[in-house]
Amino acid sequence: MTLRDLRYVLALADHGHFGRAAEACGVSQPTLSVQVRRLEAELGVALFERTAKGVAQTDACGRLIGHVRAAVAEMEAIRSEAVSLRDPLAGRLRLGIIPTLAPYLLPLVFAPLRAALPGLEVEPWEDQTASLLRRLRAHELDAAVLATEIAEPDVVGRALFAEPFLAALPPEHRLAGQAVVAEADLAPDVLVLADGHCLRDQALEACGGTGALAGTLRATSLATLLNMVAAGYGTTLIPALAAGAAQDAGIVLKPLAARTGRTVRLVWRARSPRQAALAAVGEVIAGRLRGFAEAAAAGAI
Amino acid sequence: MTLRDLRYVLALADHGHFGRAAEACGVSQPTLSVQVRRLEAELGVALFERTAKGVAQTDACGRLIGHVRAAVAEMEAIRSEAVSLRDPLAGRLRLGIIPTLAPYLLPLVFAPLRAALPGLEVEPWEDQTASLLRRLRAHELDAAVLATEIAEPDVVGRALFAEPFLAALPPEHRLAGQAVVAEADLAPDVLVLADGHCLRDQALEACGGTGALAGTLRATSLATLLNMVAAGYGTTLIPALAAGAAQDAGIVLKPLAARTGRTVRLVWRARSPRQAALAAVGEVIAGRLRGFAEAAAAGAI
DNA sequence: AGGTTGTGATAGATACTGCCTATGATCGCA
DNA sequence: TGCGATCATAGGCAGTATCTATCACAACCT
Repeated sequence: MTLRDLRYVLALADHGHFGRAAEACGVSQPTLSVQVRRLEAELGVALFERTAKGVAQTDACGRLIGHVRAAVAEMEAIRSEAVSLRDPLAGRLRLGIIPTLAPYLLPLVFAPLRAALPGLEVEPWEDQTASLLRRLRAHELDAAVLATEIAEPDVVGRALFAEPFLAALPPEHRLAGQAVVAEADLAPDVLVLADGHCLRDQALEACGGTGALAGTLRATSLATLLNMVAAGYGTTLIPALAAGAAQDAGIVLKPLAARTGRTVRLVWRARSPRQAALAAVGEVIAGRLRGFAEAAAAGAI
Repeated sequence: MTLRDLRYVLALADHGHFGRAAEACGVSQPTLSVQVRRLEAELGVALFERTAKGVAQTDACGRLIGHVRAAVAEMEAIRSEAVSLRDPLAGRLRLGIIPTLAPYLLPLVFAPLRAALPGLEVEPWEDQTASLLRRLRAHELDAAVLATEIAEPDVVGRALFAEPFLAALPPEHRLAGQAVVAEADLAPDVLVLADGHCLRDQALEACGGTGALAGTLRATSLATLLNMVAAGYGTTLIPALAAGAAQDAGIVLKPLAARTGRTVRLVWRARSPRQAALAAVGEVIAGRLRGFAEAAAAGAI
């Protein structure tokens, strides 16, 4: 039973005439005649009564025609829905983002994404790197924005932009007067995020600290961390996109001597069928952040 | 897009594995692989993402799968409905019956029909011969029970039983004492039905009357006619099946000298696809009325 | 590391099937 | 009784669904 067969039946039921129904279906009269007869044989039920002057529906046809129409309608729906999904730059795109990036990156790129890719519904999902990768593999996400290298063969990606780190100091801190802060100088009283945040490891590595303070004070979000620094509990290293929020909290920011930073990447499954959409999204984000690294480094007081 | 294709998609979506889905569909893995890919090409949408360890649905698949399931369900419904309709002795059978027969024949045959053909819903429709034939040709009836010969090539039929006519007299009528009444003796004061009833013409023809009285007294139903006879307005000729009703009305019935009668027939369109059901219905009715003509002739006082 | 296992994709052969044109059979109508 | 209309049938052709056999790839497990 094919969509075609059902269309033939509907045409014949509507026209009551093999020739005209065939014309409406764009096939020859014998074709429609044979196919309808074949379907009747398949169903084991006579759907039409042929006479010399036309065609009449049987009672069985009357009982089945509703289902036939419904089936055809559903298949039409499949087709039209598919057409609307055909645009590779349309549809839902579930995008994971790490927590140290999401609150600062999303406001920047949301409007450009909507403008450049109006058909794409970007659905953000905020979680830590490991969780995002798990969800990505589980097909629960289409892509993720991370700040770590990914070395696994089934996940590929592209760099979006370089994000420098900045030294974040309480205003009264002993280093607050310097124009540039050496990473290692932050080590004694550096505060870091809780386990699982990639920024925690990156910060510790950059300043060579052990995160001694982190044992007692584990910030679960960058916002918390900023408030802790602002309150004078210690220093930290923040990604440049959070600069605005840090300054709002009353924190002093200084460029780092070694210009330490991280590379933000868009990653996705290597076999994802949505390459086009992913490329487009990557390009929009990268375009929006172009030149950001330099501006951020220069902009830090 | 065939039912088969959609089944493949559902199997693949449910099993998440080409091999097992193919097995479930009773085809080889390459077949399912190729066909799913072909359908994806037809729709222009990737439905599945193939990996080394299995298959994952794409977002597009998630959006379409509901319609796919609905379409398959509708086609299943067509199939199962067709199976239940397949029994030629099942379904609705719209049966026309002439008014001079219906009230007396239906009570006799309804129970036997239900017993012999439990799947058949016989739907009676009472009307005069010409109207029944019109509806029969218009496919608004499947068959009709008539008391006239039909000479048209597109309508065929079979005799069900012979129905004798009986002389119906008021008890005080001059002929009421005779054992047998000659048809012609009824002519002077014969009452007949309104135009359109076949019994009217048959009665007039049998007794050779002109229906003079009928000009002023036109009974529109046999019940009315019986009451008129019982009230002494005249005589008439009634079909034997109405004997009971006539006697209940206080009418005297006598056999006719020439044993005039009519043949009751079941007729249907020559090309009707329900030959089996019609044959069965005819057989049940004929069987129920077997020997009726003799019993009726003998039973009349 | 390197074979083993399991996955889906591909190739080539075969049989089926849907389609066309041409023609036939039947019926109604003038 | 021929004519027009209707649906059915026949034969040939092309497209396609299917099979088996095999490949390519990745994961896994010694």
